[in-house]
Amino acid sequence: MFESEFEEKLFALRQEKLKEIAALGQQLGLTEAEATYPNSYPATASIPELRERYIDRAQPTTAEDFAANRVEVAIAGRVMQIRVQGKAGFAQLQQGGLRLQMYVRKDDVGEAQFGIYKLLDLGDHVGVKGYLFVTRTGETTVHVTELRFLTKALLALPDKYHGLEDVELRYRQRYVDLFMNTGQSAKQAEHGPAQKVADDPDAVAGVESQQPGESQPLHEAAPPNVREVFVKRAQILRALRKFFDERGYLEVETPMMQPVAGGATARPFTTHHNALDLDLFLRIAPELYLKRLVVGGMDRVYEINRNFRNEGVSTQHNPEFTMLEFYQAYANYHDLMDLTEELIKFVAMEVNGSLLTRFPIPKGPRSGEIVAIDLSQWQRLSMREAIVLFWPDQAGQAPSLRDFQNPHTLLPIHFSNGAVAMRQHRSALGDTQDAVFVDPDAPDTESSRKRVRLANLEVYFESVAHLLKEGTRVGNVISEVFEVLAEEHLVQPTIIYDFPLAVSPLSKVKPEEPEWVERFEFYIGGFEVGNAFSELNDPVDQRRRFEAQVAEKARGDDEAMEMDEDYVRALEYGLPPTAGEGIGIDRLTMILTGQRSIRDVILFPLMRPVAK
RNA sequence: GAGCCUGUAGCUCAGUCGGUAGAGCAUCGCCCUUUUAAGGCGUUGGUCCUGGGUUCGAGCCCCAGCGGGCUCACCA
Repeated sequence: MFESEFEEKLFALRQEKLKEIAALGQQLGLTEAEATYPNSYPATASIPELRERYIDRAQPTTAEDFAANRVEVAIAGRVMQIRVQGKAGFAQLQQGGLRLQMYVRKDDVGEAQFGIYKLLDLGDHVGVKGYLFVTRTGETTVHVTELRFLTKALLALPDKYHGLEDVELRYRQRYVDLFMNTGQSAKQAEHGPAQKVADDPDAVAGVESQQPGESQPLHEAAPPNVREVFVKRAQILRALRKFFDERGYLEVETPMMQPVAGGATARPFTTHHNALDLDLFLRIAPELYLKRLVVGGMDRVYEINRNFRNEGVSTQHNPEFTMLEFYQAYANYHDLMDLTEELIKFVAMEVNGSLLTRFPIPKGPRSGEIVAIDLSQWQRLSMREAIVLFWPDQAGQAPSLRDFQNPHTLLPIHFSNGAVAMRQHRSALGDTQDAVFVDPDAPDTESSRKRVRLANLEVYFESVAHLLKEGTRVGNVISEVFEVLAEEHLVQPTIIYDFPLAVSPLSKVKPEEPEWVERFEFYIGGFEVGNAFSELNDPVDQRRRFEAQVAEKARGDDEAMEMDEDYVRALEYGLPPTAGEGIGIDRLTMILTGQRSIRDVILFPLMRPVAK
């Protein structure tokens, strides 16, 4: 039960204090329960409300104003600081992430209540009645006329200056993190929230980077304002709903437990229904159910809820994550491109009041670098254009768009030549080793990193050339090449459109290019945030694609899709031309709140339980 | 799943060459009726992540394991 002897002793000591508080309460005519764990407190206003009305404004109410027109208040909050001064004293109460100071004098409240004040510990909850005044040092404060004890903290609060910084404890005991890291600690006020700054000197260069002078040394950085992040997360959800509600979309809820886990390629979690003796899967996407609803005549639907994928955990992946999916009948992917830009801009304005956001890039060679992202400027590139555009400088002549029309013959030439060019470039740098033997753990200097990268890319290009010539899984290879070459560059908002058919079993093909589908993903901050397409609505084609997926699965791809007979049947009744999109809400929240890890935008991220 | 980093008081952290376990805050006691990381004097608090090994002697060196962070892989 207790983590240490220290905690056990403290717990016992504070139980003793509760008894003393009960005794003092008796003098005030309170029962033991009323004195120690009362049921309520009739506050007249919250601390944030009072601060907004009298303090946090251009012209705060002055000492003279308060003296002329006494403002009586009753507030409640958690005690975060105590400064006793003999027969008087101060304390800071925190509510809603903000603090208000109270001032108690024995002369004003009497023996019993002052006794209660002296028994207060950091973390206790109290309610006070009094009037506002301004102290000598200029802090607006409640001059207490009546003090009520509300709840005792039986455990010790973390360091009042640093707050709770241990990342593991912050995630495991979010309830402590939430009241400690509200931006109110002295350290947070001095240093601002933690942001890892690029340790790579050349990574800080460039127009969009922050100026070096803005860098915060890592050891001085305070934890983020956790409360603010989650308040913003709620604002993001509200803004999304507002956006879709205003446009006639209906919010729906579809099954989280599904007999067939469809709509995406991912490994599912399995569970079991006892009464029906039925194996079920936690959904990996709501997609197939939402499109059933469009068949049912719900022309515009959206759902915001959890998806579950039994995959790895990283700074961009949590096994359960929140997804927005929406579908619009009689629209195609071009309509959704426009809608996406509008949506992201709308949400950013609602939440931040700005289309600029500072974001630490979470992965890739620029990992940790803080960039200013301009959500008003969107670039649109086809996947093929992106590969051409981000073809490495040292990899020779980039393919042309026309080369993609002959992916088995023209395209492999560029990858083979690219591998040769990179090898030459590398040996010009003095690296004569065979690429595969380049040690990835070589000293971590800029030039060694470049060589390793070049060498790995060289091997990769050779294998791509080989795969393309063979002609198997060409679509998979192309989309993978896109991710390898382009993704890390897509820091500013970018729509990547037209995907290979092979990686898009639910998308409609482009009428003039049957190997490509009407699909786009959008990228911000160097990772994918959303995925959209014109929905495949030909049931015969859909059945064929499911069968191809089933064959993939049989070949060992355990992420390939399964046949969903009922979904095909729904399509047989007729899905109108429809476009749909999914947006990762956690990732969007990361971008709009400047958080580097998905765990910093999920209240209770998955953690391995502590071993007993 | 792999690599790197990391684990010392409730919290934030020191700990030199391998030689008795340290500081600040918090706790507890005393003083202090406008303080604000309040202050002053004193006090308590340790399975140095766990288990082995080396050594006269291990917080420190070695091996194994566990937790966490980061990077990579899978993936969104």
